[in-house]
Amino acid sequence: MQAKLNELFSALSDATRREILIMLLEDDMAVTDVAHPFDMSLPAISKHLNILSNAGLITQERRGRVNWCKLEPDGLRDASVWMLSFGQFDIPDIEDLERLIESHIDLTQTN
Amino acid sequence: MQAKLNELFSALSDATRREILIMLLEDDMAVTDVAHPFDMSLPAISKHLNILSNAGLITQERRGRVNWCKLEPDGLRDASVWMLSFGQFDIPDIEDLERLIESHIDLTQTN
DNA sequence: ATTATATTTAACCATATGGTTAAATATTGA
DNA sequence: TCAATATTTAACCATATGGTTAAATATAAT
Repeated sequence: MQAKLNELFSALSDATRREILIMLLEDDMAVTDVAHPFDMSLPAISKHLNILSNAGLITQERRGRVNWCKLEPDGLRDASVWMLSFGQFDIPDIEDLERLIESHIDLTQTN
Repeated sequence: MQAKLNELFSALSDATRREILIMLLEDDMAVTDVAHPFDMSLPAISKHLNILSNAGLITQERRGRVNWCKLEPDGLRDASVWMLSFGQFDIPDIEDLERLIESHIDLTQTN
């Protein structure tokens, strides 16, 4: 349990990995295409994808020479439950949420 | 924004720090008392508390020689909003939540 | 068969992280 | 004033993390 949460939060603690998750909200992607917007080598992205896989946040399915990456939104569940169990922070402002979702859309459009 | 989220998720990615947060759900605590249940030196705990402070998850207020640590539950808000903005994972099972809250109680009772 | 494409693996590097012990700094109590 | 208490700072260490380039592997296309 603790080890799982360590992996989850740790995976989420890197901005590149969070961006990858947001990109995968749109659609499944090949590794090369995931790498495209980043100023970083392919092996670096490959490592990030491994970390996301191990954390259960994505799955990868090889078809031919292409490894398709797919978001696994349920992977966020444990971390989400852990945070909710604090139950003391103010309910997130609905406008914050909307603003953030907007910003996700902006991101995927400008890249 | 990204830097803030990095700090937040990174702070949450360590089991010791998560336990500290849970302990502080009960009540404010002095650094020495926070350290007590852990098999770890005081300076190590002091560092963890600094990381939690910088992430905005706790605040510390010095009164005399005692530094009181206080949970800052709103500190979880940004991370929570980020996760909610995915909006695709199943709603956390209410029983999961209850089980986890139970386990928090167990933790604070057995230490 | 050969070449091009997609991806991973290996070896390496710099910096970050999480711990330690010893010493320094307040503050409180005798 | 002197000793005890609470905490931090400093210096250090081992391992983890996030990146690199070069080489290896597997599949697809010519």
